[in-house]
Amino acid sequence: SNKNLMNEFLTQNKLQPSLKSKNPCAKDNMAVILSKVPYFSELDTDAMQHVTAACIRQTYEAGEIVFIEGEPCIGLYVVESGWLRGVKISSMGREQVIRFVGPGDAFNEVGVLSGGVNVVMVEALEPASIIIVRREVLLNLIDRYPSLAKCIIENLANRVLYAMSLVTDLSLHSVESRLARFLLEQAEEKDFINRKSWATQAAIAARIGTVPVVINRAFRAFVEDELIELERDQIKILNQNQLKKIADSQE
Amino acid sequence: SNKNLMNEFLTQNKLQPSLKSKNPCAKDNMAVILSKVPYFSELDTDAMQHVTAACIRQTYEAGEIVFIEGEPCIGLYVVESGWLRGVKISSMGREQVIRFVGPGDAFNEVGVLSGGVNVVMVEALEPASIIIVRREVLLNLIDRYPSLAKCIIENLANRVLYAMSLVTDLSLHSVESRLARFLLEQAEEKDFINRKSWATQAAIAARIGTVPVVINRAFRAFVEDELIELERDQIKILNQNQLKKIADSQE
DNA sequence: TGAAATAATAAACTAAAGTTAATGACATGG
DNA sequence: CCATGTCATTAACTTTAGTTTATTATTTCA
Repeated sequence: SNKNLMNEFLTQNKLQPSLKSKNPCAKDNMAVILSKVPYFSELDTDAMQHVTAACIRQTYEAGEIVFIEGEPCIGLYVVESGWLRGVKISSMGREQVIRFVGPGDAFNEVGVLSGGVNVVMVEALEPASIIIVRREVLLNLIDRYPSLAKCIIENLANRVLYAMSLVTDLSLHSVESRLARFLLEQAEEKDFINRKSWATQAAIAARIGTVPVVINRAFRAFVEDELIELERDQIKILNQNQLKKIADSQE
Repeated sequence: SNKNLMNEFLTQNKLQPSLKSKNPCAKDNMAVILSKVPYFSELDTDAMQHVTAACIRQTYEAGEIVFIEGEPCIGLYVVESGWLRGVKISSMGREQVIRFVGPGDAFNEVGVLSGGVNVVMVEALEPASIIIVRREVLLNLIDRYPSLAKCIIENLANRVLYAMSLVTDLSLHSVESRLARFLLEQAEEKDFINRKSWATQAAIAARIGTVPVVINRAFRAFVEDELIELERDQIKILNQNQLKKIADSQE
């Protein structure tokens, strides 16, 4: 499904709290985490041991850079705990967030599978722990496990789809429309969205492809029209229908 | 390489003229064309025969629609002759061209490999002939040929890369900057670009993510500043350095 | 708890992009 | 070869987005 590609960055963690607990260096713990990633879920025990043996675990503080764009890429990253963002930065310093990733998500597939170079900058948004599956190990696995190859193909196809949705969003829709779509996507049919502490208006602006003041204007307009209720840790959707109208009928 | 993903729509055909010649229904002719596509280039003769046996050839006039977005997707398309465009259309009628495809290019991989639904609308820009490799046939091939799977993985990864470059283009750069990048990309280090007859300013605007009048303004500004020379069938690059500056230092 | 830092809001302004409409140039086919 | 349609160009204008700066909440943590 396409759903796990969406930015569920405002929602709760997807892994049990127990996973981000004590003894962070145990290899068997790694196996538990990796097995929740679709790519590795069907590997046999032997293969999994081979993989975890070569894995690296690393932790980051909020604001720390995991890697920068253009660097040779070490491998595939799997989030154990915490949230991070993949971002492109222009020469003028403006940011476009490509994707937020959280517990259970994998990232940097594209770097590993295309030129071997990181294609975005990744930054921790809160204290985070990640596991790195080395490039050679992954490429080797792909050769030996056709089911893994199929899984990666499906995943990459969905990634193209997601990137294309970003393209049309940016090209074909106004800021208000983009924000409406974003909110509806986050809400997933629920009538509220839980906001992480780092999910500030500035963070949302970088994802939407604009700047904080502008996103604030759009938020205020929605509040004014009683489409949403805006709070620090939650956004309530008051009028889903009207939001949907704005989402796809505007510009 | 990433190069074959770029929109070489302004350049000459990549196949020999002989390929788009007489006897358009011969299956062996199909094999010749398919074997030029990276996906199928390493298939053995048996497999190739199996593939071509199930292939469909279709021709279109300029302006004809090959398929529309959201329809169930029949298969992978390979261009035999002519140029086409893949485009997203908003509810307000505005267009964003995702990609131009020409002889030797394959398209609709994403439709085939994700949900089985076409993800863009494809329209012929000139009389065109295409070959369809049915979805089931392709999926079957992937199972049986790991090298094909690897090839598809690499290709999809590059597609994500390309889509991401569209995202950053749209989000991080002004229209002038985008046009400059586009021209440099098309020129490929040469100092001129050949324009196909359908490569109008309107066509370029839809690719750049804006409207004809705006692209015209940008073109005029470049001509004014003697960065380019603009003609119906060719664009000369007069000042590559300045264009490069505009391409990445703006907004 | 209260000072400093971060985030949100507001207003006034600038700049970029999009719209409309009119005109000029070119190309194509009867 | 002229008439028609498409494409390119221009100008005047509107709208949207972005900038700057200031003020007001909110957090954070010393």
